[in-house]
This record gives sequence, structure tokens and C-alpha cells, in this order.
Amino acid sequence: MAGRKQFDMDTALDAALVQFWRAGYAATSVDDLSRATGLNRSSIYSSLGDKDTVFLRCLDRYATRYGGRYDEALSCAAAELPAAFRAFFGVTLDRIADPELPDGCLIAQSAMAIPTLSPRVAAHTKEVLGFQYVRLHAALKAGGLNDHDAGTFAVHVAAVNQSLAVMSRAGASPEQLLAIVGVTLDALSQASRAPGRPPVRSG
Amino acid sequence: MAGRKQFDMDTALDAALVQFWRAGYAATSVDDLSRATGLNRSSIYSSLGDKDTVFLRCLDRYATRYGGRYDEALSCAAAELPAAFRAFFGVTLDRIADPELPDGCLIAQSAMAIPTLSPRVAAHTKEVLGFQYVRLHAALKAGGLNDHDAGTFAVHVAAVNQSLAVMSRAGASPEQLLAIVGVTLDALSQASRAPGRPPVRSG
DNA sequence: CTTATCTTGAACCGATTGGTTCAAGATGTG
DNA sequence: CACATCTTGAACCAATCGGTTCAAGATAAG
Repeated sequence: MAGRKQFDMDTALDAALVQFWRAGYAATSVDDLSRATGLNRSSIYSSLGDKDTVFLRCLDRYATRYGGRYDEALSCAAAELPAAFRAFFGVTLDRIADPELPDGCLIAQSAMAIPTLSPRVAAHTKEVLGFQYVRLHAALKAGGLNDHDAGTFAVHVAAVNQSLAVMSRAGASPEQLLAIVGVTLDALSQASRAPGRPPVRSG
Repeated sequence: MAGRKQFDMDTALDAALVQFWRAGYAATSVDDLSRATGLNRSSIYSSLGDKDTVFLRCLDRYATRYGGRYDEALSCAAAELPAAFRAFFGVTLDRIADPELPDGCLIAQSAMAIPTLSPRVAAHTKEVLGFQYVRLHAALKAGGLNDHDAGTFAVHVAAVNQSLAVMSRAGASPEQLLAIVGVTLDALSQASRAPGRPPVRSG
């Protein structure tokens, strides 16, 4: 028919994603998005939608991209549970080590900001976090853990994974991040080796 | 001399603290502080300082208040290491369970927002986080762990403690939060029982 | 009551917020 | 070229942002 799109939607969304990822929702203005994407203010509203919509798209983009990598890492859980979870944390650690990407985690950041987010965005954030729990729980059961242990470790691993974002932003070294996940991986292989004994005793 | 202060500084600072704690730095305006404290806009600037200063005061207030409780919890580390750390996490869990206080953790929130904070506030946030690490490291050594293990568990415990804030904001149940710390406490008592063997093997 | 201090409300500042509208220009197709 | 689409810059809106100033009022000590 006529003039095609002159900007790359993927590139623009990636730029917006990095902006939100670095500064968070509240500290990112539409002008910031305009600067980051190189798109005009009006183009953002006509092509990407309002701030909330852009943020939701970025959340989905982030979740889809890294969710796939997490799935891949966990795919060998049935055969080698500890190795699978070492790979799982490796996805996060690699992302943190990438100098082109912001530290932290967009999901964790959004979770912290939930009380200030619109109901739409808040609900979506919780949904994405729930997905990760399901993913982890399935992998742990595939690895031979019983239902209770799988639930325990799933929420623990999810929490530790989120904490890497906080600690990296606080200036933790790669060695320190490795130490954080090391304790968890050790506990996991212990539980994996002795599947009969409940690994968590609160007494 | 003349007219005394007519507002309670402690009450006002507590109100400001809760506001920052709930909404974070970026999502809190000076008007929000005015509403929360009940103080007039001009009174805030004359009595509490500008936004950055008020935030710094709240950070200190938060750190002092809960830091003391953490110290108290860890005081029995030399005698009963696992019990001390169960009490340590208990401080955080009790705070989360308190319906009058916001979920999450002001320090963790500030750490996530570091890229958007002023250098002054960012540096202070890192400082406060460093204090907690030192506190944990000392307790772990007092409990009999060697230097390497103490460093490993100190950063792990600090990370897990921060993660409780994220997970609670994301809607995690008290049982799930208990499961998160349960894995860590189990790994710790394991290491405490076998102090010779390094509890973290990355192979 | 006088006086010195504290507190208040309100106005003001320039800048920025999220969001909308529109006319002009760029683009590539037919 | 003519046409339809896409993109742009700019202006505009009401609202809010952080920050400052100041005169009026409240307060309690002397």
C-alpha cells in the first residue's frame, strides 16, 4: 500500500525494556522512553501505547526471553538435578555479568514496587512470578523430590534468584553471588541424595 | 525562651519512614511526606530538610531500629548458632507479619533503586547493607565457622533476608517465607555440625 | 502583656509529569 | 506523479514535581 514502518519495533522495545530495567517504573518518564527508544513522544503513544502498556509489553518481553533460558537450563533436571539448578542460577549470573545489561531483575524490581503500581501491572507482575514458581516446582519433582520438598525448594530457589538482583545492585562481587547460590545448591544436592528424609526441620 | 516544638519529631519521622518504606523513594513526593507526617510543607523543609535528607534520616532510623533487633537475635550465636539465625530471620518475618508495617524492606528497596538515587543516598544505602554483612560474619565466626564458611553464609543469609522482602511483596504466604529460610537454616546447622568440611562445593 | 520562637497556609518559582492533538514532512507503493 | 501510510516536531493541557519565601497566627516563657 504505502510507507512501511521506519523503526524496528523489536529494537525500540528492547531499548524501553532496558530503560525500565535500569531505572524502574516510577523513575522512568515517557520522555525517558522517548530518549531511550529514539522514538518521538507521539510515536510512542501511537505505536506502543501509554506508559502502563509499554511497561506490560516490556515485562512480557523480559519474561519470555529469560523464561525460555530458564526452561532450557532446567531441562536436564530429571537426569541431573543439581546440575540443572546450577545452570538455572547460571542464567541469572550470566545476565548480571553482562556489562551491556542493567544489574538487577525487572521482575524483582516490579515486585518491590507493587504497592505503587496500577492494579493491571501489579497483577501481571505477580502472574509472571507465579510462572517461575511453577517452572521450578515441576523441575524439582522431575528430579525426584517429593511434593513437599519440591514446594519448599521451589520457593527458596525463586527467592534466592531474586535476591541476586538486590545484592548485585548493592555492589556484591561475582564471587559473593556465587557464594549465595552455592549454599542453596549444596542444600539441594543433599536433599536430592537423601530423598526420603525431609530436608527442612523447623525444630 | 518561647514557644516549644508543637509536633513530635519521632512520630513525624516514623510517618515519613512508613511512607518511604511503602512507596519507595521515587514514588514518594514531598507532598506525600507532608500528608503522611501531618506537617506543613514548609515545616518539612525547615525541620526535616529536603527530600534526600529526610530519606537519609529514615534510612538511619530504620537501620538503627531493626539493626538492634538483629544484634539481639544473634547474641546467642556462640552458644547456639542455628537458634541465633532462626531468631535473626524471625526479626524479619515478624516485621513482615506486622499488619501495621509495610511489607518489604526499606534497605532492599533502596538497594534496588540505587541507579536512580543521588550519590549521597546510594552510598549510604550500600553502607547500611555492609553493616549487616559485618554483623552476620561476626556472628558466624562466633558460632565456630571458619573464615571462608562465615563469609559464604554471611552473604547468603543477607541475600535470603533481603529476598523475603521481595517475596512478601509478591504475595508469598507466611508458610512460603518459612520454607525459604528453612532451607538456609538447615544448610547452616549442617555446616555448624561439621565445621571441618567445606559446606559449599561448586564442582 | 510583651516578646521570642515555632508553625502554618498559601503563594510562587521553573521544571517536569502523563497524555493528547495536529499539521507538516518523510517514505515507499501503485 | 499521486496517493496512502508512517513518522515527526511542536504545541498544548491540567497536574504535579522539588524547592523557596513570607506574612500571619499559634504558643508559651518572661
